[in-house]
Amino acid sequence: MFKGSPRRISIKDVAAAAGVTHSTVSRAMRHSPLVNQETGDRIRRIAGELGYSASALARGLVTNRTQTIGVVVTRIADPFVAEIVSGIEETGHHYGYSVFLANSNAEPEREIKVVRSFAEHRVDGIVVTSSRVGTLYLPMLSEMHVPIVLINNQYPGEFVHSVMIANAEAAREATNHLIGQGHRLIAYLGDRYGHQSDTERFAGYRQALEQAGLPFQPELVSHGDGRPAGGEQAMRKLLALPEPPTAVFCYNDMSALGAMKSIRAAGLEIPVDVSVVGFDDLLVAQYVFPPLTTVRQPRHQMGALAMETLRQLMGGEQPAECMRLPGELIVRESTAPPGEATQ
Amino acid sequence: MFKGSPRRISIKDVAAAAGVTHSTVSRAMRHSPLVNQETGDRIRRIAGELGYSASALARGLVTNRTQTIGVVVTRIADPFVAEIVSGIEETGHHYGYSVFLANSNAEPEREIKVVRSFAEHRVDGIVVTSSRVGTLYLPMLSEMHVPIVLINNQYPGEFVHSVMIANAEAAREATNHLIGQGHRLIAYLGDRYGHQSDTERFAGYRQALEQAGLPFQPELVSHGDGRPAGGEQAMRKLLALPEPPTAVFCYNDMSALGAMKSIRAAGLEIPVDVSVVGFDDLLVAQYVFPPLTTVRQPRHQMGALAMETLRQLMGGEQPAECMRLPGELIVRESTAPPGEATQ
DNA sequence: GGCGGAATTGCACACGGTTGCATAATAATG
DNA sequence: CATTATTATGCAACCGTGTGCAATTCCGCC
Repeated sequence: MFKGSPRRISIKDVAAAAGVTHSTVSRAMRHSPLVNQETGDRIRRIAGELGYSASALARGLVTNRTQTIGVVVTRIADPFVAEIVSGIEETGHHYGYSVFLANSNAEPEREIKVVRSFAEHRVDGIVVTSSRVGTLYLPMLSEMHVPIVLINNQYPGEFVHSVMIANAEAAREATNHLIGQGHRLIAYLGDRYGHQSDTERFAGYRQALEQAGLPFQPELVSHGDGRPAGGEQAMRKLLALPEPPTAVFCYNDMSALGAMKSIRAAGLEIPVDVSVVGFDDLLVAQYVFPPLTTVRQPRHQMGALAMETLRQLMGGEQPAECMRLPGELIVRESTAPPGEATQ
Repeated sequence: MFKGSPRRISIKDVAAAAGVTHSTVSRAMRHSPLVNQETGDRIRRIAGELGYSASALARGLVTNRTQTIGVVVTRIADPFVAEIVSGIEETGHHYGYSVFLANSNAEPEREIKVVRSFAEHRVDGIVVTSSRVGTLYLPMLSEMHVPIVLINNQYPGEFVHSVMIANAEAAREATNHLIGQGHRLIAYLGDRYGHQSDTERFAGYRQALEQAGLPFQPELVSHGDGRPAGGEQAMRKLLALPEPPTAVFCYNDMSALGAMKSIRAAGLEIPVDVSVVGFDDLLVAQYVFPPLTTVRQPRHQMGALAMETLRQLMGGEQPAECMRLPGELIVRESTAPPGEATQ
């Protein structure tokens, strides 16, 4: 075992071993038609024997393309995000791109640090999921000259592309489902204020009420934090109303989990006393008790589409700026007409 | 909007603007003591104004270090894996490393492709989680001269470092929990054959039986596939026995979910008729009904430790080769003495 | 005033590839 | 056989940084 590794074998070593110039080796490795068939085969064989591995660094330096993209997420461990990343990675790999992954923890300054690091590594493109600080990208974006695609975070500017779920439509459908079951007191349990997807889902909820001729009651709106704890607390407030709701549409499944806990803690039964609808269709939605009615987001597909869009941008094409994917209402047993158990 | 971006501004542009050589700029940017204080400040200011971003490619080319690591996982979307990656990324970021993430889908040939790509990008180190093809790394490893750390997959060779959970001990504790509740017919619902962690957990299960003086009954062992579907099927077999078990220790939470479904489908109640123990403590374990007794794996910490170990290796240190982390038994309501409900 | 040394900065090469252009060898053509 | 077209290879410059060594300037000191 040596101190100081014996230096990687480079293109020149292969050239020397094959008795040609490194230019020829370079061409041979990329199967250029400029190099003689036999010579090429021989060079590639020798390269294989020597364990030659081309340096993406050197190549990127001259070609100005690294075959690399950066992905920024709020939390990798978030099951919602993980599936999206999976979609990105899969189609990225398909096109020959390697992906840098970085957490932002929803901290703006970390997010900027991360994007800067991506820039130094000369990524060919960037995908940002569920960013809360989209605004901060504008200056860096113009500096970087790198295509960016946002997921679930439309940036209200030009030259920024985004993939989103059709929040309003899905929320309307979910609310209609409850209305159709005969609920009249339907609550909305949202995320923190100001998030675009929360705003849109809330809008869909109101639209559904309006179309059904039901009055909108502001006291039936409560805000959590997108996680079980917040949902739990927000639900407590709703249950404390003089006239509590018989159904609640939650911003996401995580909030719904908390809501369910609160409902049960109040001695009430789901769905007999309160029906619950979530959003996302996380794995847990199928296994929670009772199984949760929710809106499925095509997360994998969203990631794939984002990567597809990015590839088009990197290839100089001009894809649509804002792409909306439909959600799908999955009816399970957490919803039923008021006063009834699921049949 | 121009065709062909106007070329990134490089170190030389900064040098020209500051009226110095690029060498001086290089030193200034790295805060070298060799450069005059004022000159350094001025250069950095100008660099900032020009939007200069150092090329990690060029730097890596000459320094032979990229401040980059590669992470290979079977499935990013696997909630178990996602949390590990989060731990890796977090401490990696702390040390200034960017991480390449890639799926292997448990396909050996894809896994090799991925590692080869990492090699071309000249990563400083590699972490592999839950690989089923660890053996294949040996040749590539020697070629690459890059430190590798395995998670949950001890490689029976030299110079390979790994971070694992103490499977046998944890399995023993879980089984003891059931024995302590008075169960005598305890089944083991495993993963596919041949996986190391399955083997170890099975060993812990047997040890516990033996220490308690209970007979080992081969018919009480059934194998799934680590996912709900497999667990469901394996549990069906166990319930079809003339003398079915009153408790089952499952390889992981996913299998346990399937097992619970089977139990309920058979018209039995958990834990009154059958107690269930899982492994992993996924989020879903808290929210499934009844809440699942399981072994918590410190996933985030495992990722962090792997990265820490990698950093030591990259720094030329010699950390321990195989590090075992203890699991923690989390008792919830899916386990109770035979015939009893949870109190 | 000459001299030694410290503090700065410049020079030039290296890293490992890609690529336009020149060149040599070979084949096709008149 | 001379000329031209074609094919295969070499030459050399370049991408953007880091760094050892030389060179310059400035001081303090004898």
